[in-house]
Amino acid sequence: MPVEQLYSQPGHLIRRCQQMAVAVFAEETSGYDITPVQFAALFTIREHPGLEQATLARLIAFDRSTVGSVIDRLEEKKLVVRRTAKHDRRANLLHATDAGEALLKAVMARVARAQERMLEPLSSRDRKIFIKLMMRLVGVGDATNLSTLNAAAE
Amino acid sequence: MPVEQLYSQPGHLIRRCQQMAVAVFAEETSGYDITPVQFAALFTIREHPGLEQATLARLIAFDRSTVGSVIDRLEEKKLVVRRTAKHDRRANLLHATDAGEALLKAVMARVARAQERMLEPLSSRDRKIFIKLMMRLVGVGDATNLSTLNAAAE
DNA sequence: TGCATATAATAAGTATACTGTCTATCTTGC
DNA sequence: GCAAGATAGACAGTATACTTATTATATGCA
Repeated sequence: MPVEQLYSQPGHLIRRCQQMAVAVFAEETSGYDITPVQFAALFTIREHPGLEQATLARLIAFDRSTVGSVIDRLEEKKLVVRRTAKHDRRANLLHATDAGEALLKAVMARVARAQERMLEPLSSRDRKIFIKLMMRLVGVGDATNLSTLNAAAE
Repeated sequence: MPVEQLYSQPGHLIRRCQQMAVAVFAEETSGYDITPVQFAALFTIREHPGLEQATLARLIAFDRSTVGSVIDRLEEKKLVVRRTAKHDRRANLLHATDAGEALLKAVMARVARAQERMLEPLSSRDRKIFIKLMMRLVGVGDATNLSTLNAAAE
């Protein structure tokens, strides 16, 4: 394999896309002290108040350990609170604070702009294709998978 | 934005693709104690013996800090050596050891299989499209960019 | 009931990534 | 030929990510 071909290997390109995506997100949300991962968690918690950490992990495809530390940081910033579940004293139920909701409202448009900017080099048609292909790769189009996730979130 | 829509956001999908890619790579190369990033570095060093760290970083789009610690680990495993450059005593020239070359030879086919497996859910045509779209997104198709990188590697 | 199993979190360890800072060294411009 | 600026690398700090182990708690089955 010549070295130039490294540049067209899917693994390499996916990593670079990820770098790019994080950089664009950071640019658009600069000054708000929030990362892509923290945003996804906070957003999902607001949509599902009382979510357990393990369910959150399944919903947004985080590792369970990762979720723990992400929630630590969100809690430190007073954007989220953990409350022990009455029905299961092992579980932490997650709720967004007022500050968390306010932050979400403030950054929502910027996040949307970031998502658009990530795909800016592509034509409108290619953007749709790219998204479809990624969904197929990670199995999100898979109805079984999605319904399982949603069921778990109840 | 309803929560389901999070699943079709480019940022989220790119992150999941990256998770998938790393997992597939790890599966295929299990038992060889090498990561995607370490492989890319080692491979590139063998192709460009005497490469400086900063040039390596530019070639494979690593952060300079990241390269430093990646090389630390490769050096610890005796796969690579650093030698101070005579012409510039700040620079470290990188060389693969015999063990490094042997490892590359041993894992090459497995890495290739991993790259294929990452795109397995796509048709042959869609794989090509997906790769082209990613190259456009990260600007690799951009001839200017590439020639700059190659020039820097001399 | 009672124990084996399963699950929710946490913690520790390793590996990317990026920012900023620092030192050593090099290069340029005057 | 020297001071100013640029560059190479190291280091510290923060944030994902994943693995494995541990603890606390539930659950299921005999």
